[in-house]
Amino acid sequence: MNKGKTTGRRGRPRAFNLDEALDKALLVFWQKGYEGASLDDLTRAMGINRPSLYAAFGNKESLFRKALDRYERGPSSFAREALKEPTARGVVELLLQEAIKMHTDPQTPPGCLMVQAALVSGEGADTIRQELNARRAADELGLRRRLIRAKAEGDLPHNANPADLARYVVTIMRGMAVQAASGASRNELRRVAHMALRAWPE
Amino acid sequence: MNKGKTTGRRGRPRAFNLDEALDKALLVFWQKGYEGASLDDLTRAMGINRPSLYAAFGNKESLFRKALDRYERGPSSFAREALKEPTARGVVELLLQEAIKMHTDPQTPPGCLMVQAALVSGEGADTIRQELNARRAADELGLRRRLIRAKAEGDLPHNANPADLARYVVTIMRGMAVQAASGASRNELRRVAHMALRAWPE
DNA sequence: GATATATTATACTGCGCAGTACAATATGCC
DNA sequence: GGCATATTGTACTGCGCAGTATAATATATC
Repeated sequence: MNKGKTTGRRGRPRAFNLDEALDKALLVFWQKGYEGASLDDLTRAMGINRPSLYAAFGNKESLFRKALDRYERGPSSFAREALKEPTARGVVELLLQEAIKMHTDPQTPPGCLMVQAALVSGEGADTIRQELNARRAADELGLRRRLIRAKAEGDLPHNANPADLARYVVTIMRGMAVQAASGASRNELRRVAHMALRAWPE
Repeated sequence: MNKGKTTGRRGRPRAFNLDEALDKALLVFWQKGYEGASLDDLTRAMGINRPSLYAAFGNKESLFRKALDRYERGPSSFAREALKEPTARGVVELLLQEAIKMHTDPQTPPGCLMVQAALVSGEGADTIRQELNARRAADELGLRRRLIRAKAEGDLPHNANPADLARYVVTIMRGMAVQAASGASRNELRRVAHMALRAWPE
């Protein structure tokens, strides 16, 4: 079957690409949530069978964490990238704009994996729920630190409160994720972002 | 066992109170979501056994809808009540204030049932997910109509857009629900509401 | 007291779930 | 070619799930 090429590895070669399969799994988790995604759903979407999944990614929880890492490095990478903008206002504008793009990208399920994968859960998914809580909190912390720096740089007025501002912006983003999951359009969310920025400290 | 009282109904009398049991079921759905709440969880919390639950409330989906109705008439009744405030600004202030109270009430699970019960789901809960989407949309529509009326009454400036404003306020509330489910405190959410109101059209 | 009726308690059913045993297969190495 | 090794395909396991059959029990009606 192998037409002369060599893989450099012993044993039967893997018949699928790890990252492509992980991307498919990510889409399933994104659409159905952690508990709602069954192993049948996952293997069907990934185009592989169960033993291959377990050999390559471990159990369901381990697969989900790998998908989550890939989410943060892929579709959600804007959340880190936006912090590099030169001004606080620029950071937040880009954050909202890119979040809206992601939430309404027709190539991926609506909404945000980190919000909808396990906002609540039964006992079986409790550790996943906590992991998502922690990652969302880390996002907020990253923005808060960026805004603290901005204030120190004189990029925010003296009466501005970086913690409050970061919490406000993140709350808007979470709300947009819910609205997107409910079917809100890109334009509708853009108008929300525009409204939200009216609260910007001057 | 019956000490001389009569129920007026034939057959063995029900040994539990319908509304009290429904309240307990509501709390379980609120905390674990629709799919995450098992019938064992529900019957244990309600203090009844399965056949009693099925006789009184129908199946799991029917029980959930009854719990949802009770949620809207109880903990979430502020959403309709607030629309009665005399001014648009008063409506929104009360809406945010009462939402925060509910999201962080120590007597009930954090967050909002309508957001976290089934933001996404497997195939089995698809109708529930859609029902929640529809009810959330109805909430937004109610606020939009109230703000349209406010504008007609001269209670909002001519450049204000009721649809945009309603969508913005609802997005904030959804975001607060996510933040509350993640452990945000009442004070933190109050500060978010304060920030949010800075965007109010003048 | 006898009967009809409604609720309760226990135990069951069938199914979908996550995870796995096992044999077949495809490669590298010698 | 022959062996070691890794992946694949099929079929299985045990468990938790929603829903139910059945019998016992507590009431109203006669």
